[in-house]
Amino acid sequence: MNIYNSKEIDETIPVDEELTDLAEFFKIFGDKTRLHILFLLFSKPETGVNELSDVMSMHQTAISHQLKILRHMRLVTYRKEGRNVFYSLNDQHIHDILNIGMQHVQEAQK
Amino acid sequence: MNIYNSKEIDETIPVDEELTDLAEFFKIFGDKTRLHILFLLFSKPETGVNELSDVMSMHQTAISHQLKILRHMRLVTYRKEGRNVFYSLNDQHIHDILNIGMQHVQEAQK
DNA sequence: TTTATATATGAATATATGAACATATATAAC
DNA sequence: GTTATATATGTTCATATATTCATATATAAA
Repeated sequence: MNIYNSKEIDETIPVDEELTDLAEFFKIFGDKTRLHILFLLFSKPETGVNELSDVMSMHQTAISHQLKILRHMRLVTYRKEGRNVFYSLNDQHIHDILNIGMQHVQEAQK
Repeated sequence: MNIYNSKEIDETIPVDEELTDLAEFFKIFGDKTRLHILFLLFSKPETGVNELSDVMSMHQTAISHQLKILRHMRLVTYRKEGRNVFYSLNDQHIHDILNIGMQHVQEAQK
């Protein structure tokens, strides 16, 4: 146990490849558009691309590009129905991560 | 309670400014160098700049630039002693966030 | 089977970002 | 005071990234 009372990280420094993967993972959350999509899928799973772009007031292509990234990082899944594609979240960790981030940001404003 | 059994996020979509702040916050973790520094400060608080750059095999200036960012985002603190500057972590959330990220990355490799 | 709609993709462009180099500053050693 | 050491900062350059525009694809409607 280290001073932070943790079992997971302890004194272990991730190796180079792990650091790279970790950075890639966090990078996804470092963009407003992607965060917005994730929050929207939280409150309403199975949301279509057009609805996302409507709510976010952004071009459909911009949304599709970001969804592609979220898909490749396996943070969302989709279901095709005719010409519609419905997206949903695909990772339990997202929830925890967004919560901690929100807590941090909210505390920072005090 | 939403389907993810959460009290914190629920159906609430952060407003534009919150999304911006949140993205800024996560962006910090989206870089290998900064992650490495954070992990090193985890395992050894009160680490000097030279030691960091030695261990990481990177130019001291590159480390200083990243430390500046970490300082401004209040993720690290420092203590000056003569011409040495010792850095430490400054946020409990970092620990949780890094842990969740590591879990995600490790699971992704299976 | 032509037209409309939903979504995806490729290319171009603008902006952001990280590292290197040069240099500044501050303190310690001589 | 001069030199050496530790750290910080400004600038430049290469690269990464997000958005837009144009277009492709696939399915539904007419």
